[in-house]
Amino acid sequence: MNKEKPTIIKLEDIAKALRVSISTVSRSLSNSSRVKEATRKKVREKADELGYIPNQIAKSLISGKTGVIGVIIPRYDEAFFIEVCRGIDHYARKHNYRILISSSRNSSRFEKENIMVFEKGIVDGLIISLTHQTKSQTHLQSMANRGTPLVVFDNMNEKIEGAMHVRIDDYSAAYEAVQFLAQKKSVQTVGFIGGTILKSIFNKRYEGYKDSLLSSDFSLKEEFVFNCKSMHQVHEYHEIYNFLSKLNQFPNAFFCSTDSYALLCIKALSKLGKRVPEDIQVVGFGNLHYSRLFNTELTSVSQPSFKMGEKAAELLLSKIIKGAYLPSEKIDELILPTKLIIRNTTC
Amino acid sequence: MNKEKPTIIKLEDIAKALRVSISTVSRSLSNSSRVKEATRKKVREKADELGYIPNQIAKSLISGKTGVIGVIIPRYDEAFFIEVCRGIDHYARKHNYRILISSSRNSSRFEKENIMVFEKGIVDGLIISLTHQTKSQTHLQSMANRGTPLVVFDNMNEKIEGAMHVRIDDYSAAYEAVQFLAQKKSVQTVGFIGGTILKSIFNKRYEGYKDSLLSSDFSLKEEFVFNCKSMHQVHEYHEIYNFLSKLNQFPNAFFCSTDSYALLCIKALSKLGKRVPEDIQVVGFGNLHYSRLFNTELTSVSQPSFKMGEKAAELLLSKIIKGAYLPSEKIDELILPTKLIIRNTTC
DNA sequence: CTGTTAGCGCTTTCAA
DNA sequence: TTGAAAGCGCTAACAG
Repeated sequence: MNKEKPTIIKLEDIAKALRVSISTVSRSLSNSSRVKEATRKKVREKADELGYIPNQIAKSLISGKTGVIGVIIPRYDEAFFIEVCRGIDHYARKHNYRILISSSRNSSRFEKENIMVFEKGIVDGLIISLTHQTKSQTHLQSMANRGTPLVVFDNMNEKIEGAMHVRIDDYSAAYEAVQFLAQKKSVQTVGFIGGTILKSIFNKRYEGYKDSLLSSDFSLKEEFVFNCKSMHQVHEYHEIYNFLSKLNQFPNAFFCSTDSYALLCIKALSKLGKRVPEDIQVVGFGNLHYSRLFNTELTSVSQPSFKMGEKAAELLLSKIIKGAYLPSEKIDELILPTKLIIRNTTC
Repeated sequence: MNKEKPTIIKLEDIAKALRVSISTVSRSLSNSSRVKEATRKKVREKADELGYIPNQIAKSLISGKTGVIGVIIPRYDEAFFIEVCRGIDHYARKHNYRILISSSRNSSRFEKENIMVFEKGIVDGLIISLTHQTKSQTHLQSMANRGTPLVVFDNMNEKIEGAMHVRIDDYSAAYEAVQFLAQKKSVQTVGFIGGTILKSIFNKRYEGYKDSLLSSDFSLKEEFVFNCKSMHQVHEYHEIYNFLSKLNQFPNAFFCSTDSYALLCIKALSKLGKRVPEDIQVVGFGNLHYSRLFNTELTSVSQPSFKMGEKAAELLLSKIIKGAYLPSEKIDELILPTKLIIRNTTC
């Protein structure tokens, strides 16, 4: 049979076969200077012949580096996080790094568990988006204190000393999106659909919405504001449908704090016989790719998700490799620009 | 300031502080039997006090196990793969395992690179969905020969000896979905929209479509069959729109080999003034969650993505821990059931 | 240019 | 019940 013996080849095996020392083999394989060209060649050939694969674990034990960066996101099934991961992966791979992704499932308990696993030295640094549940950040803070490279992106609560933060200006982005709506003649009222206000980014988007309305001399009507409690798409739809169906009167537009809420809102509105954008305009937040699969393409605040991942990875690797996130030690956050993309759910 | 010295505590530090040997500390911490209860307690307290965190790398070097399983998917931005990852993660976490996700970006070169990284011993096993580009599987085969636990899911080309395969019956699933359409009085012709036929699953779905048509005494019209060449959503839309706009006559229904194609198809049809399902019915494949975000909910072949991940993880961990994928050595593949979910794009 | 030796942090015999 | 020592696979300082 084809039972190759599952022997794992190590330096010693090559050394023995060639009657040279292990160090010579090691040096040859790492292209080190001080080995005779002939020996080096001989070694490499033997290594190939035997199918030698270096043991990364042993290397890591010595170097203290694993070549892996940890990523913790609140959930897998949200396109924004996946886009960020793509960005991280894209940058990391160029620098010969891998990413270890974990989901905290929106639970601070799982989040902590994941952090603890990473702390055991299997990653060289960590990129994380905090869940709304995270109250105490002491774990992350002590990680940063211990000198572990740490980048927080998207949602965060308090700042963490010694960590870097990558985010957008949620407040202003929301403010401007609502301004865009408020400036239309056809718009007198704007509603809001968001997620739990415990999550700081959602809260900021709400604040932006609110202030934008007020600055336009619109009144903020509580009955047009809704925050989903559930974290599951099917339930979210029902919550939103319920909310809308109970409205006696509709606002002229809705600003939604994610694209997903916007799509669910449109779906519910259409179920209720309202046309988008003729009767009611809708603006989302995130500009995720799936919003393009839809018949009426969504107007949305574009957030540079992929870029956010790339930047987070860049900062982290800089800290890992060069010892500093940025040349200037003063800066501890990076704010990426957003842009309102106007498509067909507004007119 | 709060500059804790970033000293990393090791067993030796605890040993010194307590004037005991390193072995005693190690034993105490691993709850080993043969340590006096008092000593054990003393050690644990000291460890806590000093903030000791075990070095997983050192442990791995000894045990030969990392507690990590590698996952390679063709792309991040396809909901199916993410669902599978969720399933893998769900099972793995219950068993104290982590997952290291990489994307092959639909390139056999990247795929090979990723495999090579994993082979260096940073994972205890590998779960992979092959890209359509993969022609030579020798790399995976030799990995399996070497005894590395390996589970292939979704797309695969030839079987790999010593690996486990988890999949659905793409042919039959497509066959039945098309039967469902063909049996309608209103349907005389069914079109097909798919991806590259180089990908075996797409090819099987196409074959199922074809045979289903033929067995219903429908003719297979080449002009109603289209395979996207691009792997990018925006381009895919244009390809599909182009294809449809050139049609002189339309089929009564389209069977699409993914949900994403189905949604793009619906979008293009609507652009062309066709109503779904009144004028043309559409069936997708995958039943992914985002298909619920849309106004007209998609009829689709439900594929147990999450379950597929769980099963893949279960088999892999069984091989890692117990030495065998399944009690019976004979079985080398697991075929999961599919189901047609009828929603509003068919009538 | 090459070999010897001492670890990396931990577990695990083998002795005491 | 504890300690000393060997060693996981590799690198790197130190000799030759």
